[in-house]
Amino acid sequence: MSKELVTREENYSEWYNELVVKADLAEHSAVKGCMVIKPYGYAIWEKMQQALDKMFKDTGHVNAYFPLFIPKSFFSKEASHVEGFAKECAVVTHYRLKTGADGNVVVDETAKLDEELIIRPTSETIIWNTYKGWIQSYRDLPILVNQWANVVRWEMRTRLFLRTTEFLWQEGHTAHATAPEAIAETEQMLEVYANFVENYMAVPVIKGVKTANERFAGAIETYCIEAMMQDGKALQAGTSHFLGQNFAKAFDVKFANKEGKQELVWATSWGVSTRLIGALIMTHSDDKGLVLPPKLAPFQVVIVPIYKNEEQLVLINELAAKMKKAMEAIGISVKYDNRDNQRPGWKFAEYELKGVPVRIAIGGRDLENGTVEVARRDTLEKETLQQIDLENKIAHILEQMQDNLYKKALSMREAKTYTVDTYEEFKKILEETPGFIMAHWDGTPETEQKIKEETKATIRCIPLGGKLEQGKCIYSGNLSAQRVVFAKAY
RNA sequence: CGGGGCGUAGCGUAGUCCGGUCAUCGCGCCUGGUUUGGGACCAGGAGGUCGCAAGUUCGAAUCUUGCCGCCCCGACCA
Repeated sequence: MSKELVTREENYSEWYNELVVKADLAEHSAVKGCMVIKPYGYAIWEKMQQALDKMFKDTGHVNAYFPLFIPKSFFSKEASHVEGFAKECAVVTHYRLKTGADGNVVVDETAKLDEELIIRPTSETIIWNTYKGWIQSYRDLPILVNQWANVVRWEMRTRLFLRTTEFLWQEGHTAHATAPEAIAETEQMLEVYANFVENYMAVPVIKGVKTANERFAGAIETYCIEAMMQDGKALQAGTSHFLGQNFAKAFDVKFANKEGKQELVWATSWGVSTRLIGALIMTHSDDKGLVLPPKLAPFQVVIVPIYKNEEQLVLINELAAKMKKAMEAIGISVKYDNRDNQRPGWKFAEYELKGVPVRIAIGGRDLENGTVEVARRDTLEKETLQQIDLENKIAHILEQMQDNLYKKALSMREAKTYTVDTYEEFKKILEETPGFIMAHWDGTPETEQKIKEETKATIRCIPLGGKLEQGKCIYSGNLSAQRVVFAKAY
């Protein structure tokens, strides 16, 4: 299979796939559309998990785990939910294999399940079936549970990290006594996601709500954060759904209020997935490879020794160990790579590909001068620093990098965000300089659908807190109260 | 499931139109030596049912048919 490394300007997805493979992040496994997450890629996911999990706990949530298998009957209880997911479900029908007449392993037809099991594409149904048994009184509410899990969605077309058949995610499922409380929870979790993506991933997002067309199957309102990738396409980075009483109705989950009356429970669900790794790569990477924000890098600093002989290496080992200890004491993660089977130049290139934020090189020169060479991944700049107080200097650089990456991504987004008032202009921009387009829309699903069919652009979201502004729909000319965000999306 | 492209060593590839010392080159790997401040160099070496199967032919990586797999585009998709 011939595949060339091409620039992102020419063909972003080619470039991206190459990069992922070259970055040792993942490779396609024998299972179509699934991915192998290699240790370094998984380490990034673990950093994300740690940060998110702490934020969930800080907002009063706890973790739990529910079954992978969902009985088909559960799944069909909420009408729009089943409609939304029916076409992408993996179904388990049998529970045993046997050796066939020709010696091959075959499915044992006598071991057919009475009721098929769906491999969860999302867990609302099985969780609400469980909640039914947990909730009797208002005193049992709220339930604020999160689950870290894998899910399977049998998409017709997959794309590494962004839309894989199996992916890892977290899904929060909460139950509340009142609608305002559930809505507040939905909005709170959107804030948590926005906070995480902007402050940890250094990826700016637009917070908004989805239009009816783009809403989650079974939700009353879907809140989302939308990010822009370097090619100007939009990527939905996280969603938080207000589910109303839809699932409570479907699973008959009621509670006795203070007056002793039975009421249906209000629900929310929210999730982010390994898609975020894709967002991270596609936002910050350059032609040398990944660029990881310090807060999510598996290790923030790598120390590479440069030596001419064994005696020198011994001295450098000693110095590096001291530096590593000093940095770790103030919370910086450090890897010291004194492998003898790769040369320094090779290591430099390797760690740039892996996106390690800061590289420290120590050589004979430095031993004499009391210096080190410090290189930062975002700007690719190198400078020689005195060893004295190095750990605090590095800490400062890491902070700067985190900030700088966000600002760079933000100015990229701003440069590719357009405000247009005519459909002609709208189409021209999509064609020539893809990005976010702020335009008026008449609020009807029909108009949105037509625009999608004609241009492939969808409404990414109706921004929250956007300024209200009277205008006319670019397509129909009808009145509109607010501009919405249009873009082509992944 | 439609439209296009591709399948040659661990990876990337040349050769296919026009059948015959064509199995090419680079990276990687192994051994020895010299090296080490930006992906080292020299010498030697290992590694391939040319996706699979059938057919045409004296002879097939090359032509024909069927199958399998992968990639891109579309349909699909929070």
